[in-house]
Amino acid sequence: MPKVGMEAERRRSLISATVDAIHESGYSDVTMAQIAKRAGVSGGLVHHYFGSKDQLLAATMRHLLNELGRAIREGLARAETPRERITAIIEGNFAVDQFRPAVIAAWLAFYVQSRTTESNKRLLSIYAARLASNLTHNLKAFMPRDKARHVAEGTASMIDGVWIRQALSDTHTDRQAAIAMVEDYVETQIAAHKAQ
Amino acid sequence: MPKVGMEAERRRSLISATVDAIHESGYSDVTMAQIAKRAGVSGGLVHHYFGSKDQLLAATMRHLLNELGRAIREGLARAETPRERITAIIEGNFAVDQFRPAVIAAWLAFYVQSRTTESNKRLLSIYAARLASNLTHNLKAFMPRDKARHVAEGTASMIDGVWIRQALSDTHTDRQAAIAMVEDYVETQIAAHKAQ
Amino acid sequence: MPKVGMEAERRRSLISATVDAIHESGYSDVTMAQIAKRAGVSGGLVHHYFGSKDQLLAATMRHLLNELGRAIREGLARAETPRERITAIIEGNFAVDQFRPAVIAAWLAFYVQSRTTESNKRLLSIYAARLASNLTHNLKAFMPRDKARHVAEGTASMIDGVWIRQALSDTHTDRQAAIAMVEDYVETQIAAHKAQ
Amino acid sequence: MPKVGMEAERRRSLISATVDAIHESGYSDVTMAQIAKRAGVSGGLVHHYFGSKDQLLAATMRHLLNELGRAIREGLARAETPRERITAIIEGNFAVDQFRPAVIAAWLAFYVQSRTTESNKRLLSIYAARLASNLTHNLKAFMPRDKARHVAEGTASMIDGVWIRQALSDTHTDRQAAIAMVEDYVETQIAAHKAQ
DNA sequence: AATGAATGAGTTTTCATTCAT
DNA sequence: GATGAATGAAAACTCATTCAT
Repeated sequence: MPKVGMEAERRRSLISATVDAIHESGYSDVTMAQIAKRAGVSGGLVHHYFGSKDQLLAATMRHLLNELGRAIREGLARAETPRERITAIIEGNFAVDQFRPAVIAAWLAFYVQSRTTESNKRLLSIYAARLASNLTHNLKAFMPRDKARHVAEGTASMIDGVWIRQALSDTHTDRQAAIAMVEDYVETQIAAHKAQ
Repeated sequence: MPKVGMEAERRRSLISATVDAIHESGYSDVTMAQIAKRAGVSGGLVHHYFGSKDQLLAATMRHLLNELGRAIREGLARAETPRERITAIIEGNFAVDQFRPAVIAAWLAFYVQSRTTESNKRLLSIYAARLASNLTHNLKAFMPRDKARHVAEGTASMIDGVWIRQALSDTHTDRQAAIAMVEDYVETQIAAHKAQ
Repeated sequence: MPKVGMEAERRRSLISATVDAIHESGYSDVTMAQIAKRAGVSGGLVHHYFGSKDQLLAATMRHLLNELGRAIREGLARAETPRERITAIIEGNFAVDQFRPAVIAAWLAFYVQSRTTESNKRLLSIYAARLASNLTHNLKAFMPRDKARHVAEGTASMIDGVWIRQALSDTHTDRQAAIAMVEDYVETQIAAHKAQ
Repeated sequence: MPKVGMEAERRRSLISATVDAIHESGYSDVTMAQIAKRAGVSGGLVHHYFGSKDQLLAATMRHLLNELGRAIREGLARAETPRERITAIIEGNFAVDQFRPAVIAAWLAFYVQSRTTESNKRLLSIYAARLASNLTHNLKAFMPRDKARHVAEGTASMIDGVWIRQALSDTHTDRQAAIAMVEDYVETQIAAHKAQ
């Protein structure tokens, strides 16, 4: 009797190996052989589970998106006020698991890759729309709809900017500083509106 | 007819073809044949002028960096106050030539690629350091050194964030909105400090 | 419940799956996995019963030859005159079981494959020799030995030709028309000889 | 300046190598490497000229069909009576170039392969329809339309049957015997009709 | 006996690079 | 300088076969 659940475990470990391989070599230089070796399996097995390189990469991206969505949802579940919800969204974007160098690197690679890959693009735009709507909704507690929409866009830009700079930085990633940077943006915008 | 300048022209047109090819297919799918075809020359000629694909890509990235540097320098030359210089730096980052979709896409590709390519990384970090130092220096006219450094980092993050989002957006690029977003960040930060 | 006969049944069902798989995908595209799936068993089992793909294919071809031989022998057993025996041979070649599209397709595939596979070739040439000798012997009742040998060769050619055309035709296979075509050839040849 | 006309020559030599390789190893065992070696070029070049293995095989089949069509057309051009035209069609099917062992083997392989390959099937059915119509038309000079159609089908079957048997025979191919066999069929049928 | 996970050898395919013309 | 034919190394992919369970 073959090991039940082996498939899920293998898929997980191959996706993890893919993330690490992208971190090490960059998206455009990753090979199936490299991923297989990292996962400690034969090259053939990767095809057995994912069918093709493209499908493995797509599955990896979906996995990263799901993890990110989960992190944000968990934070939101604990938040009670709009302000707390904004913080939850920001912190969710820099959740511990998401903010490991390898994950950041892979994220960024997929993010950029999605420009030319239709299916990736679709996945990302769903996530982006949800983020924008979520932020806008909670910012409306502090400012009019138009301004809220604008600040939401600024917050999303800041998150992406902090992220990309972390991906490229040599220094150890710093969650707290990343979160503080975005929070500062939001806080200042809210304060600026109150002051008017 | 003298052939002087022919070489420079060929190199320029090949670099331009490279930028367009990256825009169309993404960094990891670009081939030499594609670039040659786009430039209307034979595959062999690309090697004749650049030696290798890596060198062509490196030259393309250097070109983009130079253009960006030039745009910023030109703006700075016309600016007279610290506040104007900050605006010049921001606007330089979204100069017309820089903000065509193909250039944005290529920029982003190199930006991300630089994570795993040492020579690219070096080029970028020089530029990044100059940007940070420039912004910090001018922000010190409005706030203490530590705060200025922090806001400079925020400004750079915001620039990167706006940029990456433009690269992925379907909508026509909008220089003015991009500039306004970053200017708003800076303005709000300066105002927030004044208010304290 | 005794498992006696289980093995024979499994082998039969795997051979049948092989015939169908060849019909569907063509000889050169058939895979073990496909055959196993069709037979509703695991890939490993096919090897357990047949040892290798080559052996499975060889067994399938032997099976087809045996069935054909049996069909002809049964017809011959009921025939009483030379003319009836000729008809029995022809009809045996288009016996109901032999003339299903999948069987025709598999037959043809093996037939052609035998050109480069020594073991297949041997099997076929035994059958071909028996067919030629059988036809010749019975035709000698109507014409001299040399002429009979010649007509036997023509009959065999006509049988093969009708068969290959059925394999490629889209239309539903038509036993009666196939038989009539070959019978007509034989009849006309016999008549032509008588007329001389 | 590169050699003009090199491409046509290369394509011809690769198609010829493909025919020979199929003859040697059989359709299902032919590899690109084998073909390339036979043609004395690198494996990459085959892809350069044909794009893929499938396309090379398709081009080879088209070539064989064209050659056959040309042989028949040339014969028909010299024929003056219906009877001569029938002979021309038959002889064209066994023209010298067509009747080399390697060509016969490749023909047969494609013929059978076409059962599962839609594009091949289309090519063949066009040829088959033209053959049937051509034969029927000329046979009508000797018998009523229905009978002519029937004898045309028999002639085509006989041609195919003789061909497949030649492909599998060890003995040196014998054009004259092949032609005589089909001619005999036609002649006997015409005579049989007259006698009625 | 039976499974199907896993392997690895073999094949197609891609593409940067070279080179004769 | 310029071409594009040709190469060959590296990559993806396929699949018969093995083997632990």
